[in-house]
Amino acid sequence: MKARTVDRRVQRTQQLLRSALMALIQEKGFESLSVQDIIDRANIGRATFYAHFDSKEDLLASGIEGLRASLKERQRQALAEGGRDDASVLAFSHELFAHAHEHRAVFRAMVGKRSGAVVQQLLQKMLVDLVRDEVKQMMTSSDATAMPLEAMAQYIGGGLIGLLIWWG
Amino acid sequence: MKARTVDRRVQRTQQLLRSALMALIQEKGFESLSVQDIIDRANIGRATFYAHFDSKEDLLASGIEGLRASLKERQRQALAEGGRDDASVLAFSHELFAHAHEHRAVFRAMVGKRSGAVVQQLLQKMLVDLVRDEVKQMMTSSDATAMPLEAMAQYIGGGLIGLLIWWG
DNA sequence: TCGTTTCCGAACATAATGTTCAAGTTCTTC
DNA sequence: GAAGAACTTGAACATTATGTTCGGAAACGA
Repeated sequence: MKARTVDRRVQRTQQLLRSALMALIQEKGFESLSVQDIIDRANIGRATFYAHFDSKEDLLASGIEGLRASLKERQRQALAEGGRDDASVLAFSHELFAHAHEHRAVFRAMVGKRSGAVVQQLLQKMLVDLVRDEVKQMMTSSDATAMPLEAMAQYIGGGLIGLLIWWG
Repeated sequence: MKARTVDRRVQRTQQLLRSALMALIQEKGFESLSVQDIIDRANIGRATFYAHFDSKEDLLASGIEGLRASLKERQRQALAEGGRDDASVLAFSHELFAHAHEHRAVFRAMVGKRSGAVVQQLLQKMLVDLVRDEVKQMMTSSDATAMPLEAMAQYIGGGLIGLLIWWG
């Protein structure tokens, strides 16, 4: 927490860019999309774009950050309640699927056949991080298995993202 | 099976392009690589490249096809032997990991941090197809579960690719 | 109101894309 | 080994995106 107040212009600019990105993703997918398209749609100067983001990937990541924070919070709650019943294992995944369903128009366009490579990678990294944290906490509390924590996180994270994309 | 003999020039051209691609991937990754780089390295005319492939992704896919055929054959063998012991379940995965290890220099460059999004997607699709075929055969032979075949294939395929990339 | 931050927009150099075509060459096959 | 088919070449071309620069204008916070 460093900047208490963010300049209103900065907020507007970034919000316009994110909105434009989402709209354009639905229209033509992510890969076949240029920075030029985004700034045209957002009606933002070229120089301004590069003052805020390095690339369209960077802009996309900033958009996904909101989702990540939300899932992380959900996970924190479930783990805090201490329950180890089925409902609290990977509790964030419920919200994840719900979120994908709610925004399924843009979600499908994002990870759809042609365009989704970069998006998928971003999402997968996010999920693996979440799973790792969770598995770590579950294991230290009692279990001891031969399987490396990281391998488990990678496998489960990869499986989740595969499932999500197929299902979405 | 249609063309028994492929023109020697075609073979040479495609081989040169594939070799150039592999070499360049190791040097600068896949994404930050242009068709221009490839044809310069391969010393092949620009028009010739586009006569064979639509894009660098297309060229890459043609390279991966060899691996796919090999894994498929391995799977066919294991299933034909009819055994349902541990060693024959997902038998192709052993070869998959071996292959990744053998060519780990190029493999790492392919799926490494920055560059691997497109490659990952291609590999994952290939794996899911393999897993689906196998699960289908295993299920019809006796089991009946509530879980949809496709969901299983997607989950396992995604998990495998996650594991592979982390491990490789 | 005043000083600071941000935005603009236009210009610029560089580079890649994908297509076309006539001319040359290498293959295959008979 | 000759004829004809198939392939490769190089150059040109129009189009488009990239990322950076700058001074001046505008919006902001306090």
